[in-house]
Amino acid sequence: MKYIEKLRNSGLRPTKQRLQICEVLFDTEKTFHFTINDLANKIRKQLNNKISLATVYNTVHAFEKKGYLKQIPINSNQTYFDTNVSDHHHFYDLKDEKLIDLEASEVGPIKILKQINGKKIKSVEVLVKLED
Amino acid sequence: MKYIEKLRNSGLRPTKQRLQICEVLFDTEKTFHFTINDLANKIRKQLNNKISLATVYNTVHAFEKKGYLKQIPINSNQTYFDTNVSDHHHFYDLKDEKLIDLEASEVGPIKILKQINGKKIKSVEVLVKLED
DNA sequence: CACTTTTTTAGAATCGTTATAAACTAGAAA
DNA sequence: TTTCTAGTTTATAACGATTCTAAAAAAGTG
Repeated sequence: MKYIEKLRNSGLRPTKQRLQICEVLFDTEKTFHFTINDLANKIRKQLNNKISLATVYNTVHAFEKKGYLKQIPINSNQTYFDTNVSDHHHFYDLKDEKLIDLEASEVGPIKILKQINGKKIKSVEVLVKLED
Repeated sequence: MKYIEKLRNSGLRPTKQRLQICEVLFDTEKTFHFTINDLANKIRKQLNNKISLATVYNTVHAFEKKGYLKQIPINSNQTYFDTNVSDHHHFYDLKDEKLIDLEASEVGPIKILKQINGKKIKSVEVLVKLED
């Protein structure tokens, strides 16, 4: 398994559940956006496997902390995650409530002209809301 | 009362509660960020007044729909609103969990170089995360 | 005042997320 | 292997923000 080492190197034990979640998250051609519920359903369907919702929460948060997933800053009742951890942005289609990636290269360079006392910029994220 | 007309013109009846909420929200020198709970507490303290939490929710949503308030897209368990409805952006201090305004003029022009089929851009919002 | 519609309200319901504590598992050491 | 320990999984309870409900109150109209 290609994920065993990756997990070990992160200080995460490669458990059956984590490896399965890795498969669903990272064994895909394209990156994608998901909520915890989306993911739990996908695992159950795709792997015909019951997995505790608590484990999905735990794992997603562990992976996020390690930088394998990103949270998408958006107002919704559910939290959205992204398997695309590269520097990029999002469209949000207000009508269909769907997210679409917007690569950093598809946005002109962003200059932040204001500084905050002892703080450093960790990330700059753009959300473009779409309407019909 | 200066807000009576404003409310009437929006098709909202100028009730005692709405006028009081207007006072707390808009009778300030500076704009500010708040959650529903922040606001409810502020009203109770500042106006020595009990007001139903449900009314605060109703009113804030009504005001948002009318464009007197903006929701701030950020991941938090609570929804943040802004009395600053001008085109602007935000810093988010990850450590202190505080929001700071970032005026549009303090960000270089943002060019969105990707188009989505039949959709129009409604807004472009930047979130700058800060760390120490 | 009489009447209709909107609004407020307390409390219940909902639902995403987190906490709990017991059972289980991985890894290491003997 | 066997034993041990810390890390993990799990079902379920708890939590908390938000929404719903339905009845009472207030606003607007004639």
